[in-house]
Amino acid sequence: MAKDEKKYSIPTIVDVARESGVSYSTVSRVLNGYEFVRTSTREKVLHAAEKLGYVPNRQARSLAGGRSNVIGILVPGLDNGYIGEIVRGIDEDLAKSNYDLMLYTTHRHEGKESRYVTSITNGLTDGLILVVPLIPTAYVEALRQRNFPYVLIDQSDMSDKSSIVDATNWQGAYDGTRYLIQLGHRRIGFITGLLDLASAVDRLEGYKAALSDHDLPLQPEWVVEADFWQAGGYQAAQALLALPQRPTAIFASNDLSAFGAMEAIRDCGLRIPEDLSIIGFDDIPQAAIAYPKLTTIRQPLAQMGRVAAQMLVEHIENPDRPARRVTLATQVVIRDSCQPPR
Amino acid sequence: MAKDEKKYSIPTIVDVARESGVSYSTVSRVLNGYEFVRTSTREKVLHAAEKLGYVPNRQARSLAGGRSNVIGILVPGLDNGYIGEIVRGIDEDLAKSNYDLMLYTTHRHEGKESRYVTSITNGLTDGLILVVPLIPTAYVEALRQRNFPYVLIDQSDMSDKSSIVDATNWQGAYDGTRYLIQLGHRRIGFITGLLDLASAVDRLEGYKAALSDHDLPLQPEWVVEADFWQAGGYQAAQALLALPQRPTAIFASNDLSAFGAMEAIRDCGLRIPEDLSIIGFDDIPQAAIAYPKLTTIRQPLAQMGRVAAQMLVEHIENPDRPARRVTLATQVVIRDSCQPPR
DNA sequence: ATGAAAGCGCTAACAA
DNA sequence: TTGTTAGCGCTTTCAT
Repeated sequence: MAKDEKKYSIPTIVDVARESGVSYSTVSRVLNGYEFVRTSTREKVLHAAEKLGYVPNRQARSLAGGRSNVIGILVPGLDNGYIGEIVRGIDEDLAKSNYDLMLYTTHRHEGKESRYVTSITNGLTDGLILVVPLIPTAYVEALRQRNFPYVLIDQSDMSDKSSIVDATNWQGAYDGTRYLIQLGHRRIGFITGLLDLASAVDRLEGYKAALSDHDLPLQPEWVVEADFWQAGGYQAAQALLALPQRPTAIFASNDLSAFGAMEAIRDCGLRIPEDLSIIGFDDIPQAAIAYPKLTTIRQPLAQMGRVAAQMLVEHIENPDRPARRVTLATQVVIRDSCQPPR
Repeated sequence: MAKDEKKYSIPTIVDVARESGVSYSTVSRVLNGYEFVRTSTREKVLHAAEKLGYVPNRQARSLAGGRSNVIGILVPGLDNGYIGEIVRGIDEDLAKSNYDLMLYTTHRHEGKESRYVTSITNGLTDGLILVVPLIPTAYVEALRQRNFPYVLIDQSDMSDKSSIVDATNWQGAYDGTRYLIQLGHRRIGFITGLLDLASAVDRLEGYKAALSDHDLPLQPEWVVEADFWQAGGYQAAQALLALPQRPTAIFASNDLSAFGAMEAIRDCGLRIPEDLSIIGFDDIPQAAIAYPKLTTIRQPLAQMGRVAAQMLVEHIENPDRPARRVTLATQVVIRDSCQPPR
């Protein structure tokens, strides 16, 4: 179908060449910003292109060895608020550099991600941003060997062979815990994230370090393992609330599980923050909408996306630049869900 | 760069042909499911492809006149919860049909969307889903003329030349208003959406009709114009609350503005739902997280996405199928933000 | 049932 | 500074 219509309507580089009376490689040069073109020629070509409404054909361009001007982003799914913000940041930055965005979700291809990634990086995209939480060693390795530009978001891979953007997870948890301690809390429960993820572990460690630095004992039963999801937060909070020595504050490893915890707290007939303080992590948009507004540790998600996009474009345009890691600062955002214990 | 690496590592159809000892057009046939290929040949080829880890090159395929197996989705931005759900639905459905998803945001290309759309539909994608709220007449017309497959989401274009997926906006608003009336409310404020949008107008009309059907007067000052955003909802609610005859319930045209209104209500020292009931529209994920949980009119957003994806694939695979409109039912979701007036 | 060859729109040597 | 030409990987006639 599309094939036929193309002929009718969409002008190619050849049409532009004919219109402007030069060879079509000259048109290509002009369009690619090649330096040594006579100004008058350039103008003729540009004018003709404008007149004809020429738009480049990305696949032809990329097939011929040029850039596709598409970057891919591989995410687990869109259903957690967290990713949405990152994608937004990426898109914002890419708009400036005139790259298009191809969105891939991994949940569609359980098991054969590796082949999937090959397909993506096989000319369709110039670079790839991976927001997959688990370290995807297999294909990251493949990408590196092929020297295909990519950036990881929120990964702990310390090999410094990959470019990575992340946030200060440890410090954020430390700061949040300290904030609760300074409010006067002594019994602080902690709901972990999925401990397969480095970010979850780092947050837990930050919490522990803060307790220890303030000479508070670490009660093992105050740490309940969960999975970063709302339902998990609900259950974890229930466990915490059932404790004989109930915590006066709960630190949830992300906002989503904090919401679950808030629900559990209310279902117990307790008020937030009067009876129990709660703090989250991430600062997804919902955090400011929830009631009470959630005090949380802000990860600059959109900015992480923006930085990742910038780094990726750098890599694409300068393949030899070495990998680097950028760690953005988290920040305690004080809202209404915490107060001193009674 | 990518160019060089390709040679090293990524097998093409030619490699598969060599490996299996047939011509590469035969390989192409097998890969495209062409019927008349000897079974033994097919197996040889498939086996070789598998062994080599062959993945098709989408641009080459599409350049040569085949399908790209990519569908594009054009959205205003990712920052409203609403779109995210739709995209999720689309992605879910597309996973089944093995199409990839290209995400385009319009805010990047103010003014020259038309050319942008040309670029997208110029072979890069096999079809396009448009979630742009304002009717994009210019390029929709262009798409139709080129017979390029597309589906609109949430558009009112009644020409029945375009395939459209939407929801029962009028009915939803009617039902919601009736629900409030049945709770006993007589003074019901209404916060509109951006009235340039048909969905906003439909919702307003549904509200009016419900009042009228129940012999309630329509007080002009109870209808405050807003824009579907949280800040707008806040202001609109303020206006409503300042009225001498304050409404006992507020219908917000979408959840986001309902959240804004809730904030304003609380800032006035009023409680929800004890002092004032509020109902939203959309049922974005935040609605169930907010406190009190928001009673709202559910639009099946993810399902709208799924249906749109299905329709689009149908159109791609059968270009002659006539356009059609699918309107999905809305539904009152009763949570905790409404109660009878005191 | 299979092979040979043309060509999709473009970039990038190589000439001129 | 510009034109000529050879592919990029694939689909699709047209032969065989």
